[in-house]
Amino acid sequence: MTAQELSGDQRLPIYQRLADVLRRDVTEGRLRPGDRVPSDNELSQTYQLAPGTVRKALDLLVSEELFERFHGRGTFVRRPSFDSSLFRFFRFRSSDGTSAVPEGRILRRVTENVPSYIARQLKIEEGASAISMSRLRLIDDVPIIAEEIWLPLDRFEAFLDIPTGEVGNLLYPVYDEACGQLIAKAEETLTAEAASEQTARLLRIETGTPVMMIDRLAKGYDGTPMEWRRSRGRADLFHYHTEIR
Amino acid sequence: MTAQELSGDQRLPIYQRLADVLRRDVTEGRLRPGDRVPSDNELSQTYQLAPGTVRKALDLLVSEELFERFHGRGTFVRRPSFDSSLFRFFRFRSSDGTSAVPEGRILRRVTENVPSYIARQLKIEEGASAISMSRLRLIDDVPIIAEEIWLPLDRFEAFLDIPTGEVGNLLYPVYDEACGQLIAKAEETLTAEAASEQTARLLRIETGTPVMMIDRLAKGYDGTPMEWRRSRGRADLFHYHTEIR
DNA sequence: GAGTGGTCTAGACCACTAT
DNA sequence: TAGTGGTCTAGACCACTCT
Repeated sequence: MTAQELSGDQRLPIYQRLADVLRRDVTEGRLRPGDRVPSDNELSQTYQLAPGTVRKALDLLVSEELFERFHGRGTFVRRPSFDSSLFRFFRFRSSDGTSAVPEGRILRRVTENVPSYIARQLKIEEGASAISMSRLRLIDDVPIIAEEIWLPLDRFEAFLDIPTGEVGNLLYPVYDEACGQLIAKAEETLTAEAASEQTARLLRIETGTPVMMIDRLAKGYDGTPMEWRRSRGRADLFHYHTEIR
Repeated sequence: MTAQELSGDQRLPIYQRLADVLRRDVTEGRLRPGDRVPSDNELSQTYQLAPGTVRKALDLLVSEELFERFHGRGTFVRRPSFDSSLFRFFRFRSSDGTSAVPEGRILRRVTENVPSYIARQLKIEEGASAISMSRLRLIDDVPIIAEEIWLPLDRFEAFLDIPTGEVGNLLYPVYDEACGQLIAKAEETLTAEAASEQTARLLRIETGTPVMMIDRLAKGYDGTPMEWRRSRGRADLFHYHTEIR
């Protein structure tokens, strides 16, 4: 590569502008998860920057958990492998003691008019048509979590062509392969409530016992809302741990 | 200050060792919350280091949220002002719309033999004597959270001399003033359960309705466990928000 | 051995804050 | 105006990985 100009607002620090360029390379698909990022040397040559400045930009992106660096190997776009993150909250152990991805069973998948609350979250038109799913997650055939999922129809139409029986235990890889939609991050909100009749039936617990409710809005690299999900799980299996300072 | 040697394992990077020295200055009380840390220049002179190395150590401590830096003013030891953090989880609004510190009422304060589970957490002897408190937190006279608190007797004996009526709405400043004990960080574990009779009475809700239970182990700068606390709050007021990547 | 990132130096210049 | 941190340069040397 030959020397290039750094785009963006010239008043911003150089390392910020370089980070912006690289961030955009990811959000716009020129760099994909797992890809190697040009080395410090290459970057300092193409943009005619001191190595320290390049390093500062990369350190920033590492701290954002967008990149990871490996001494002697290179810098790479981090794979967002956070499907386990919800389940980190639950004590998920198979009977053999190993922790595993719970089984996912799609119980229902239809296109429906999206409720206005969810439309607002997904930033689609109120009353527009969207994909609606019910899904049950089990370990050793014991139901742990019941999920309601909504997907915007325009991005995920191709998902409907895949028979529900052939969808594996993880949805996000399927979103990528079938629809070219990458999930990069998410926001979750956590509450507890008393189990409704329907939830109780699905989770095989008594109506009225406490369940944890986790709402997740999953987004792409550029922050576009992609999937809305409400998960309800047995509170007695739930424990969320956090450090505060 | 004159030139000094950096202590610690000589195989560690210099910036790590400098950070260790400064961290210890905080944990051992030579630098207290709000104090100004020596400037980059001073540090690079006293330890005979390049400014970039000093900066790297300080950046590290900033990223740990131990220090904060202000352009043109200096570097300071961060005040751990996280008493609000538990309550960040709850939708705490006064009737006038402003968010405020909830009122804290100590209902009971005695010395008792500490249960073994809590003794293990606080790293004190099983069956040793400790301070045990019940406390209620209210907003506009509405009870929101019921707390059980345990304190090691050796560190907090002086706390018993303060009449419960004179303890304000925040405990940690009192721990500091009365006992010289600074709380710097904490770990919390979050679960939901059905309200017991006693909890229901305190929170003025129905027995069996879901409550959030938050266990907190508060620690000093050096990680010494200081206070164990179990808080139970109305689940309908509770919502915890988090970002995942 | 070639290439990568990690540490460290020794400055320059700038922007912000206090007085 | 003096002192602070923020940015940036232009290297050197080292430790690690791959082949």
